[in-house]
Amino acid sequence: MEFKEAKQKFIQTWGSLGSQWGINKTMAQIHALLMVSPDVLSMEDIMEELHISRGNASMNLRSLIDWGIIHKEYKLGERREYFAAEGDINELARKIAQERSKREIKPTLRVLKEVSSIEVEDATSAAHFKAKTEELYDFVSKADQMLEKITAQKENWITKTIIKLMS
Amino acid sequence: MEFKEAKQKFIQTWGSLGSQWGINKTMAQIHALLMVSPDVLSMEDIMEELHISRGNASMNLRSLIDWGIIHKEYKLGERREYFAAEGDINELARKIAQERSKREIKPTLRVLKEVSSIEVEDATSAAHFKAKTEELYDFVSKADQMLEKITAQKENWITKTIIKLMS
DNA sequence: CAAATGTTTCAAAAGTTATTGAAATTTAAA
DNA sequence: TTTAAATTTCAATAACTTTTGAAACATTTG
Repeated sequence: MEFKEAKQKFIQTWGSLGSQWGINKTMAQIHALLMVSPDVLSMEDIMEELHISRGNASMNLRSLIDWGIIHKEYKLGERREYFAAEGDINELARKIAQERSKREIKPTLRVLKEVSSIEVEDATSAAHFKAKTEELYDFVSKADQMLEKITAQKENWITKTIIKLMS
Repeated sequence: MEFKEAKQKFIQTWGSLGSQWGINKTMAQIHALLMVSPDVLSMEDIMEELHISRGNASMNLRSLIDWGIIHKEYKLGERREYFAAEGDINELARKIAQERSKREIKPTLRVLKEVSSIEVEDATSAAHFKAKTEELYDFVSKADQMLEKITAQKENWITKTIIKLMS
């Protein structure tokens, strides 16, 4: 395979992986492009490479910055803004994990706690509901704790985790 | 809060969590409903509780069975099919993790391997691309391995994992 | 300050995914 | 068999999400 073709394929794949994970396609593609670019890119560059509109580029660049996985850079004496991906992939994955925990898991836990605290008398279907949602709360909160523990280690958390799991 | 209200809230929340994770809303809602139902439910019951059409119920019940997280049950002397959620939540999470690995991570790894194996001569942007996608391959494959290790333990994998991580 | 360059916003259009409902198919009992 | 009950399929459509493009806004420079 040739470089240009490989790059195209990579950007497409990363984009569709993104949509499966609830991140929009363009956002994931911009990120992919920035990851494999040796230099910073301007909005213009990104629009051109991905054939997307200015508005689309602007909105998704902003989301990526909100997620903390790309940043702006300024060139001396130039007006235009440039963008670059955060370099370290470990760091990227940690940020995504933490972001999702905050946006999705934590709110779910709040609801689970709330609904599982209904008052019930005896072995009714309400009692069954209470038991099940309590179990779920317990599970989701443990899973979240696990994620926290794994991503708490800053350097090389994946490798460290694998080693611990082998013991 | 009252039982009925709590149940509604739980089903809605589980549904929206589902869509954020790439599982369709109805599918997640049916699953939520079955989890908290003390008895098995017929398709009719499900349609009624969730206000959805027969077609929608049928298709999503089938998907849930494909994912292996609910199953059919038959009542003696009755024609109608009934559905029930697999009981164990640990088991549920393991299945989902394994399913996603198979459907998303493995194919991504294949592409990463492919695109990172382009031939490059020197310090061009192609070389940078190769290096970055190799790094990504390495990372994703480790993450997948980690997931495998975690979910390989059958009983109580979450608790076991947390304990190991604390060492 | 005005002009030029760059960025953001947002209503409308395009594209995508989920849902319906009626017809076709399957299955079991009479 | 035939009939009736239950389930599945799928084209049409509804609902939702993304993308565009032009106008508004912001910032820098001469």
